[in-house]
Parts: sequence; structure tokens; C-alpha cells
Amino acid sequence: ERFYNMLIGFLGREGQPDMATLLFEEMLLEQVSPNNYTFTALINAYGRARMFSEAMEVFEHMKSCEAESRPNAVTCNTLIGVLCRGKKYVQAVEIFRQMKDGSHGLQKEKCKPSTVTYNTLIDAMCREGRIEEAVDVLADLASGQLDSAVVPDTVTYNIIIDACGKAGNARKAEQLVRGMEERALRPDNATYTALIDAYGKTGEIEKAEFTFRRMQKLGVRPDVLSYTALIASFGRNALLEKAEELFGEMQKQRVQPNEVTYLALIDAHGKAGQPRQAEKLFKAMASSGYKQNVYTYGAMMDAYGKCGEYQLVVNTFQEMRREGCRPNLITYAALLTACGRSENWEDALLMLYCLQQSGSEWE
RNA sequence: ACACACUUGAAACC
Repeated sequence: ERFYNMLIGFLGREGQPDMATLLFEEMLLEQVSPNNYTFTALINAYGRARMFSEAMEVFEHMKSCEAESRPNAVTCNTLIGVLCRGKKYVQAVEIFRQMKDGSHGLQKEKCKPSTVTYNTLIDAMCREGRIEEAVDVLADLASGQLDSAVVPDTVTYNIIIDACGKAGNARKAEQLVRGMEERALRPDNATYTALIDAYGKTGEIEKAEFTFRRMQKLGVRPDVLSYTALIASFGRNALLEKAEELFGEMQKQRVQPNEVTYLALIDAHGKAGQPRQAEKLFKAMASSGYKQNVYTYGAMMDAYGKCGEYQLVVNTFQEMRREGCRPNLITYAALLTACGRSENWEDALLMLYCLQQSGSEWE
């Protein structure tokens, strides 16, 4: 039963709701009884795939179950999370209200909002750009005014710190880090990575590097994401050598670069006008087992474009098509930019025509 | 005891 639950959870996260359904059916055939872990994983699988009516159906079904399988706070959080992802805020808030009231078939004791509930909602607010309000909610949570049973945790702070950073407000992000420390919450890898990213985006690269070194000193071991964030920051700020140096350091520290790390490095080489080196990385990726895909081709096309190698952009595009890789909007953007810079209007028009034929979303 | 379901951080178009 746990095996099934785990697998259904995994498939849901991977965006494979159909496989999840199949597994669920098989589970029933095998007379393995589903519990609230199973149902919650299913809600997640459907919700992530924007199959909201299916998700709601499972949720309603749970309400008619025996005690063990009735919705609990995790179930509700999951539902709120997928609704927020789909921007169905009215419904998300409605579930939140029902959790607090214990109405609509939810048991008040089992469904009390938790820190995760608030974190999910705060994250949604931030993604809508309502950071000020999110900060206010955080303050009310911290003072116990909003919910006497819930206090903010590291994730709560991380969400808002990242949002401030993305909005270009590194000062506010710093202030929040101090705020979390005052509450005896330890900044973790996500906190530092968000900060590094914030500094990288404002061009305060020495602060980004300093933050990275400080986290190491404080005993938080940088993971792939932290390394990649700093590598990308170096790249963005035209510090290719530092990026490469850090790439070497991470491997010495036994932190395996992943696909995103390589993509960041390719981009850094493109920005620095080193298409040959970018190519090398592109090939190195393939030999370390990363299959070429839209992203790798896209990064390569972009790098060539930045280096003025417009013909190579087109060649890469054709290679990508030959390999049967479906282009996305980013691919076309890279192509269009290349055509524009090389004043290759025929190809640009031809491409737009192809795009139109394939009936994709217009920007 | 823990275990299987929920929330946050990195690249690329903008």
C-alpha cells in the first residue's frame, strides 16, 4: 500500500495523472485499500495537470469515507496548492475558510490550517506580485494575530525573501533574513540561494559571493542549486572565469552539476562571446548522460545568437528538428532574434508562417 | 520512534 502511495505521489509530481490513475485502479484490483495518503496524492496528480473537477471529485469522495480516509489538513493543503497553481484563488480561499470553520464535511480538528496552509497562500500572493500584503500577513502570523495556533517557519520567510529578490528588492530580502534570525529560525540552503540570486540580479556580485562563503562558514553546505545560482550570477555579470572556477570547485566538493548547471554555464559562455566553449559544454552534457532537449538546444541557439553566429543558430535549429525535438516559444524567440540581428527577413517571415501553421499560442 | 501524500531556492524567451 505504501508502495502504491509512493508511486502515485511520484507520478503526480512528474505530471503523469493518467499513469497515476492506472496505478490507482490496479491497486483496487489487487484489493489494496487506498487511504488518505493515496487520495491526497491523487488530488495532487490531477490538480497539477489542471484536472480540477477530477481533483474535486476525489476530495468529495473522501468526505464520505471512514475516519481513516477522511480529508485532513494535508489533503486540504494539497487542494489549496493546486488551486493556487491554477490561479483558482476564489476556490482556494473557500477551502481555507472551510478548514477554519470545519464546514462542508471537513472535521475541524483534523483540518486546522497549518503553517503549510499559510505558506501556500503566501506563495500565491507573492506570485501575483502582492508582496507588500504578503509581508503584512507574515507580520500578523508572527505576532499571533492571524492564527494563534500557527507561527511562521523558515519556508514562510524563504518564500517572501525570494519574492523580494525577484522583484529587485535585495534590501527587503536582507531585512527579512534578519527578521527570521531574530525569531531563532535558521536560514537554510533555500534562504541563501534566494539571497545569492537576488544579489546576482541586482549586480551586487560581491555580496552574492560573500553570502555563499558565509553560508559555508555557518555550516550550511551549498547544494547544486546554490552553486548553480552563483555560477549563473557570475555569468550574468560577465565573470566567466569565476563561473568556471566555481564549476570546478563544486565538483571537487562532490556536488554533481545537473542539467541546469550546464545550461547556466553555456549561457555564461554565450554572453562572454565564447561559442566554441559553449559547444564543448553542450557536448560534454551529452556524454554525461543528459539527453539533448528543447532547453539544451535553446541555450545553444541563444549562445550562438549572442556571439553573432546566426548561421549556427539556424543550423542548431535544424539539427533539433532532425532529432525530432519539438521547439517551444523560447526556441522561436532565439531564432527570431538571430534573424533580426542578421537582417535575415526571409527566414524570419518563413518561421512566423510555420508558427502560425502549427497554431501555437501568440505572444 | 521514523517511514508513503501538501508549501519555498538555481538556467533559458520576456
